[in-house]
Amino acid sequence: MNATRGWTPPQAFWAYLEAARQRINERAPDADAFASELNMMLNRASDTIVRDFESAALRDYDLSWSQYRVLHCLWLAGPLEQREVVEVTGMSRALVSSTVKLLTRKQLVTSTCAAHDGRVRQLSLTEVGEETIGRAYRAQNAREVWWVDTLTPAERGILLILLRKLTRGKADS
Amino acid sequence: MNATRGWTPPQAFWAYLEAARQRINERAPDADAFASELNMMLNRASDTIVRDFESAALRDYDLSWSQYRVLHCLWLAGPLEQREVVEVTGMSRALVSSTVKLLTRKQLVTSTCAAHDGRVRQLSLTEVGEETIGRAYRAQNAREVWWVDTLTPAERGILLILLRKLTRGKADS
DNA sequence: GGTTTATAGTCAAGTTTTTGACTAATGATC
DNA sequence: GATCATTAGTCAAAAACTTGACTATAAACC
Repeated sequence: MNATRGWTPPQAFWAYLEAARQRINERAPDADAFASELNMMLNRASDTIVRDFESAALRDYDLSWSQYRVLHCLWLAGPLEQREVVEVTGMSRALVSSTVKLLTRKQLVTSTCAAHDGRVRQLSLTEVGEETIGRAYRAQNAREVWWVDTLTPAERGILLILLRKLTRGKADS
Repeated sequence: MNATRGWTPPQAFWAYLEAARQRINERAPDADAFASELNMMLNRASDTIVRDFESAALRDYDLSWSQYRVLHCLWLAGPLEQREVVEVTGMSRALVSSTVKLLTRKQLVTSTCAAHDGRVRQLSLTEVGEETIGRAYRAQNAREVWWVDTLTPAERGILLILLRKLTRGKADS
């Protein structure tokens, strides 16, 4: 169905998208078909890319997507409190908790009680953890570059701005 | 931390994104930090929105995201073969299989053997299924509209084009 | 200083999703 | 028309993730 590398959504997907727009207008004329299409496209893009990351880059390092996310933010933002990892990654408290437990067992992360507050846990990378995420990131980045290279630099910039605006616009009013 | 409706990524996330760009340049100067940022943003947007859909719209109809996707495509593209559902939704064969089993148990979908090929299963919505997805879609669409409304119509158009280009560009060469 | 409230994290149970091995029907080849 | 390869689907085990209830510490208030 598809090559080991190169990937494209099946023809059927594009045809479906096309058809959907029209069918929505018939079956739910009051709805905003365009908004639906945008969302389908957004989810599809994100899903596809993450799945590719997992199989093409992260698999070799035995990291799941959440494990990668946690390591990645510890790598880039230095030692962090666990609650900060929750905020930064957008993962749920419980998921971070269990992911950290796993990473600790794997000796990639250490978790100690914070001095200033008995509730919070301070997380850091071990040396092996540092090593691992460093190499995994490079593999991952190669994939990221591969994905993005069909867009011109200008287009990439615009895409980033629009995605930012999409999520940031939702002020809590 | 956040209101029941309105939502915004925590301050920490934006700060992190900012910091990440610089730190990547220090720690992996050969990497493309911009590609990483784009991907983080894409995943974050998609995740957040899907999570909102699940909790704000689909919960009331007792539908998981995959159940919704299957019903949705049957609704819009008429009766489909199971393998077509796989292509159209981008879900794995196994996941479609088990989701269909569930939807069948819930009496929302019927699955029969196709006449022309003993391997394939023909899926259709039951009357209740049709009813359910119709109502669920309206709830979902209201959310979709809410999300998208911070973008101008022109911006929405551009975003769609860029997302298309991002995934479609990956021809299997 | 005792009570209430909020925050950080954990845990167990359930659900969802992936993985890989399997069955069965079809198509291709000789 | 036997053999081999493909395709569609299923299944069971494992992994990933969510949910909601729970513990413990800290902060706020009186």
